[in-house]
Amino acid sequence: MRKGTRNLNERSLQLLKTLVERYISDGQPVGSRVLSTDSALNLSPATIRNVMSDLEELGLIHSPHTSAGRVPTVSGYRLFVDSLLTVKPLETKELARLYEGLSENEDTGTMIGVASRLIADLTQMAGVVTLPRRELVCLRHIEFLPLSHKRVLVIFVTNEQEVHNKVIHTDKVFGASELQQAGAYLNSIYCGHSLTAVRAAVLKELQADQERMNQAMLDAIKMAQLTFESGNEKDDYVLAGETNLMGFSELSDRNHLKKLFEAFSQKQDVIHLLDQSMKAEGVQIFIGEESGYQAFDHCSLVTSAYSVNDEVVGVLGVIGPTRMAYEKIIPFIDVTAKLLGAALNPKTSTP
Amino acid sequence: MRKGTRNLNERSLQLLKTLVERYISDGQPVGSRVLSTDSALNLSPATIRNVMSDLEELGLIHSPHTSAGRVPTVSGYRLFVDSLLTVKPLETKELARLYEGLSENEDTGTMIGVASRLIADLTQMAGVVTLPRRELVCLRHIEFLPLSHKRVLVIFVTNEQEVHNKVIHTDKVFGASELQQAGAYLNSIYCGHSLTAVRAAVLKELQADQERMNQAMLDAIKMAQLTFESGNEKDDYVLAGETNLMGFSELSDRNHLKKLFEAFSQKQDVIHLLDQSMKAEGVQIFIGEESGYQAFDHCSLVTSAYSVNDEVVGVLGVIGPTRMAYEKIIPFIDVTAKLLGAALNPKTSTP
DNA sequence: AGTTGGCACTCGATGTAATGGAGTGCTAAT
DNA sequence: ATTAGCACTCCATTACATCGAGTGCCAACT
Repeated sequence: MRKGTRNLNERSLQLLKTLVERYISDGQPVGSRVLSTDSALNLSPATIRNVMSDLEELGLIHSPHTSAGRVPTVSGYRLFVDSLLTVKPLETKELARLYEGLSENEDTGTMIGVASRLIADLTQMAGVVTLPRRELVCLRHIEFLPLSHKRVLVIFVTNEQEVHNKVIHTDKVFGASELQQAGAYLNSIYCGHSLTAVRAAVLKELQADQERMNQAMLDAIKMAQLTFESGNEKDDYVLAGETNLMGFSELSDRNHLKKLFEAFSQKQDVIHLLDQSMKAEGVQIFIGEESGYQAFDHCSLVTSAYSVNDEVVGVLGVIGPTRMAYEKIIPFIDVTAKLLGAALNPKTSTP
Repeated sequence: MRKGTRNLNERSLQLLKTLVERYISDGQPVGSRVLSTDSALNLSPATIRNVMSDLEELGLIHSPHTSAGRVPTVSGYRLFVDSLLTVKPLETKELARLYEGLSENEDTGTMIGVASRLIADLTQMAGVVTLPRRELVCLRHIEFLPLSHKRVLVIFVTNEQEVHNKVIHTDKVFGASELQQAGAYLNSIYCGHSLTAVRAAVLKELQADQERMNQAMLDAIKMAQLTFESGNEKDDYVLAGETNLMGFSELSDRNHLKKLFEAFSQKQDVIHLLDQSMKAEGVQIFIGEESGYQAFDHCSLVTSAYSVNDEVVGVLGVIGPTRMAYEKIIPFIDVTAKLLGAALNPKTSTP
């Protein structure tokens, strides 16, 4: 209780900061001696031991065993990244690589791949980028082909050249020529509109008085509805550099590593996590168990949403050990997200 | 030299066989004592030691250190799988799972996924299946859309519902309607033919007297040629259960594991290796360094080509530690390949 | 009251034997 | 050709001593 009164004054925070910094750079539990010389404050190891004892009581640091130094806990890291950390500007070399790689010229898919690769290479950890949400792409061409059993294959092209396809189930059997007409009709009225707009328009048509439409038009609209109904956008992401994670000693436990890679291949958990950070502005950080997924217990995830035309369309991030250089990673992810957003901006991408 | 005369008689082979079997099941170097009791031959450990000494001289087995038992070398495994091994019939439970999973009803892509998943789950190792060669799929629909800069987006559908797309570069600029006509023309003459046939026909047309064709037809043919020219079939494969490999103690070395997973994500080496085994009939086995790729030094690969309509179209296989139960894996892969081939057979897949 | 030096104590890490056992190679006997 | 016997090697395990880093606490100092 005595100690409670002096919890977390300026000095303790300063010491926590140097401790975390030191641990991040060395990977070794840090003791009172090094902290004494490392921190600018001129304090004896004994004093520092008192402070550390307080910090430990608060759950910010913790000792692996009696005669070892201290290591930050998750809360310690959290406090560090939230209020202590001083971000370092991006190195010009890294910035150059990012610019070079993300100067827009390829199609969306490749850009996403390039981005995750760049993140992985420059951070030496795993890079992840979600595919952009489909809502804000615009319809360029749509077409239907008959399959057996009242099923229809829909092929549609968005933006410049991204081809998607889907099988829909219709109430009746259509012939090839009927389907072709339907496609032509839809193309004539919806081409150039965003998928969100198309979806809205289709719904409106269906609810409106259908008297003025002939059967063929109605059929076409119905098929469009089936095609663009929500729920078909399987969120997905591109991962790169997973193998970089195998080098880290903190992930040396075979079981942890296995869990992590299983999560990667099942994708589900990762998608959930990324989805969460899509809602927030700016850089988001999940440290260790904070993510809520066992697989990421010993990992941290630094993410940022990226936007095209001021609208958030996806997330990118880096996955690495809890002990990572946040002060460099945070600005890095921030910049990468902005550059990717810019690169994907359709205004400038059509030469 | 004395010993040279009795190299590899029936008895030595028998002993090598039991040694390999024992090592595969236990994972421990096997000594003369256990071999004496394990083998049906009634021989004293001393005799067995003599034989083992011979086998070691021949490079078939080897001792990790003086006072340990023997372990098969790559050549030892090779001899074992080539001439000693007695295959075990598939367990009915496994067979049932395979039948259940591979009763054809889905599209090719999913079937491939199911197959690799089944291999991984049933063997507890990594399953790999190449996508079927495009040659023997048949063309169902083709269509062209204009892009900027003399580029054209080709969309074509094969078999029932597999959609592919490609960007080709043309000599001149085409309008949307010209392209539509070209598509219609090609559809009318090539629909229902295999891609190989289409390619051949297109080439023939180009070489033949072109007088009887009008310009539009010629343009269409040229575009078809660009679309189907060889070299565009990016071979690819589907991998499942990589994480199973992290459990094996023989792959415990972090570096080996990293190399292996890097090979998986770069795909190139794996594709090469699988391509090789596509040429051979029946089950193929690469043991340890035999593959020639460092990443697979401590792994074995058991593969079999799979065929549709008696034509080889792809390969599937399992990747695991050198010490795997070949006598079970070999028939397993054999059967799986046959079932997958049958499942993909288009004759039976159109209800 | 906060700070500090001193000191006993804990505990991992490292090093050194000692011991036991599994397995071999060799030799001589069968 | 086979085998029993035996000396030998080498790994694995255990026990034990030592070292040093780091702590916690107390008494002294400012």
